[in-house]
Amino acid sequence: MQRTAAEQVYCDHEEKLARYAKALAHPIRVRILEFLGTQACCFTGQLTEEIPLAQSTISQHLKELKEAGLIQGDVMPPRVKYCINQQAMAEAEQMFFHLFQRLRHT
Amino acid sequence: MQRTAAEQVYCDHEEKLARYAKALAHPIRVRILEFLGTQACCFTGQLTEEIPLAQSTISQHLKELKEAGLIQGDVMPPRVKYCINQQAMAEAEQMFFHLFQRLRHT
DNA sequence: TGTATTGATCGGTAATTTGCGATAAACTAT
DNA sequence: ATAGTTTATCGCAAATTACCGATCAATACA
Repeated sequence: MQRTAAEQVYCDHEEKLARYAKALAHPIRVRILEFLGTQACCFTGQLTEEIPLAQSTISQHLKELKEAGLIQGDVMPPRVKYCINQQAMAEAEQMFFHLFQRLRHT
Repeated sequence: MQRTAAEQVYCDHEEKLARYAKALAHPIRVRILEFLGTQACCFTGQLTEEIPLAQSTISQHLKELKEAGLIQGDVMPPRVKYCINQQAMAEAEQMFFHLFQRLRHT
């Protein structure tokens, strides 16, 4: 992306939906979410056991999900408890649902 | 991604969902789909009028969507008519829906 | 005060993505 | 054959993403 000025190319909802989609656009992040779906919450350590990638890599993907708003992390030293952000997730679901709805049948 | 061998890290459905999500992970592609949703079908040229980006850029995003399976292009020389691939779209919707369902409430 | 634990962050490399202009390809029409 | 139309593809630069090992920060505990 090398667009500098105005930046008025897309609608808010297009940017927002794309943002959520991007958060889901890697299998490891899908898996993290699914794991959270079975656990209510989890610590980073559980994920590093579940997923055969470096701890730093997993931490980075958690950051991605957090920055997209889909999860939140509560610091419980020395650990961090991650949970799904139900509100953001509901919003994402709504947005996806509406998109698909508009695309159906045409 | 610099993983070379076995590649048995993720489940098929995780990869597939991530693949669909990636296709939706850019506002221009969301917009293209939305436009298709109002038009049933369209030619590339209509999109280059709708969207203030270079023709080559739009063509590339169409390719992205096509490679993800979400749209298909029928060549009608010298133009190409793009339509939503309803079957793939339905599959994507299903997968997203199930994911969100599993994440709800926890 | 030291030691252990947990997880974020840094620094680096490789790969991928995004954007553009220019050009090629596939036709139609003249 | 030539010219025009439409769209894909190429080649490039810049930005971003993905991954890792190493290190730092925060806290608990001995």
